[in-house]
Amino acid sequence: MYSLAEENYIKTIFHLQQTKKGVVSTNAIAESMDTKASSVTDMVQKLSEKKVLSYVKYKGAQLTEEGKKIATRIVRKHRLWEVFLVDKLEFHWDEVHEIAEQLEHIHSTELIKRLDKFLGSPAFDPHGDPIPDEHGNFVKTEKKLLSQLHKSQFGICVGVKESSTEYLQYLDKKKISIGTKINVLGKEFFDGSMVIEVGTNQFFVSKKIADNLYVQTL
Amino acid sequence: MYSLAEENYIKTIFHLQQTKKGVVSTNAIAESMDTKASSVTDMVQKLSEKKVLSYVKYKGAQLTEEGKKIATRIVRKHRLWEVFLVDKLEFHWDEVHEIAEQLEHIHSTELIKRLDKFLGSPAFDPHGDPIPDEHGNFVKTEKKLLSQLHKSQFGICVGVKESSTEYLQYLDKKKISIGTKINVLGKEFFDGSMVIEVGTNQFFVSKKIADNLYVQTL
DNA sequence: TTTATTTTTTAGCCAAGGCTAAAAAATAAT
DNA sequence: ATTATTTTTTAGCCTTGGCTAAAAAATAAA
Ligand SMILES: [Mn+2]
Ligand SMILES: [Mn+2]
Ligand SMILES: [Mn+2]
Ligand SMILES: [Mn+2]
Repeated sequence: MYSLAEENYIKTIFHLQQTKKGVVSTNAIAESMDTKASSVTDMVQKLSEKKVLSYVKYKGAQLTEEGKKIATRIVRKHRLWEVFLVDKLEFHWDEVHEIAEQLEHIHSTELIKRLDKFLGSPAFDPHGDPIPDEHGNFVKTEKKLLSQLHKSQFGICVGVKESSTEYLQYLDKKKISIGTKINVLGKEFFDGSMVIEVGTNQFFVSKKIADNLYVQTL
Repeated sequence: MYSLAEENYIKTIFHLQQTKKGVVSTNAIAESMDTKASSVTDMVQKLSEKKVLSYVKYKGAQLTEEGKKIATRIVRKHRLWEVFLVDKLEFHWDEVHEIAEQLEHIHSTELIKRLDKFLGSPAFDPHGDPIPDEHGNFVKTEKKLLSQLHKSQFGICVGVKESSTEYLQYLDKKKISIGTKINVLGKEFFDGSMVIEVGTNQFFVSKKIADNLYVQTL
């Protein structure tokens, strides 16, 4: 059984090594967790002792297979609880992350098994992120960022990269959610900004906006 | 915001002062929480500082109004989650307590508000214990112990005093659950044992069994 | 009303998980 | 190839929430 602190480190390192490809630096972990590098060093050494990750001084950390398994279980719990909060308790997608951060640490495999069944074994969470199955397998989807589309292409919104309250509320205001069709009417090469069409609405989006929305083109 | 440890102390003291009427001793808390009296002294002094309880050295502790409010909120959460686990996830009533012990510490008033609504604002948990409303009011029910009934009286099972797995599983085996009608066919004055009828079944119950089952007589 | 027993508190120690400041290693710049 | 800068680790300290052993207070017995 891992402590709350340990679980949070494992989860953070898991997410970091997805993007940062491979080894994760002490500083990256510290920044991501809003803590100090010295604290990270301590914990990473401890988790290395426990064979949850491999760690080379001054080089960085990398989860072992065991570590990835633990991380995946936490991610599964987090996302299932988010589905519960949105589908059953009618929370809005920008309100659920903080609560799921707490719920993901509830220990009970039976609970998750039953929750999953109760929710109809969803494959994606409310933000379009895949929910690993009980064996830890993620579905592989090819999706691209809205910013990668060209003029006159269109895509279906399938997820968000950033899921801050501010960003999600912006999307709401613009009536964009999972499943929404988006037409690219124009694209400015200078700054990457776009003019898009959502339903009957046409409006301008900055590159920052377009860089955080995943779409599926068919 | 109170820590996990603080919340558990507050909850325990709340339950103890229900029965023990008033002030709760250091030793009683220690025994109930399976910890040492010296640890209790420390925590009780700290909670006294925080005005959660009043505490007189060598006399004992007693929750303040604020303390009772905190405790009530935790009890409400615990029991609502138990209803969720049984009604929605189809857990059995003897399996939910441990999980609810964890879930009761999730912090979010909005979550509880919505969970309560989702469950249809239940008044009782799966063990027949009343769920305080959002203002902390418990419904007052007059119930008595099965052991207090006389020969040829009958009662409807409305709850259990003990809710250990062993006891709940015994009740299951005997097909007794909330709402079950129980006829007292005979009562032995020497040891308080009874012969009761449940459905078409007639069997013997010890005083210990009868002492832990709440019934309503009309 | 002393004496014995039980209950409670105090004193001192420990592990987990933080922090700051200083040292050391790695990397970048001259 | 040095020197400067950045990154990372180490050393030492703090708080929380435990523990044991000894002291003190309250209660029960004689
Ligand atoms: Mn989330
Ligand atoms: Mn999510
Ligand atoms: Mn319970
Ligand atoms: Mn209960």
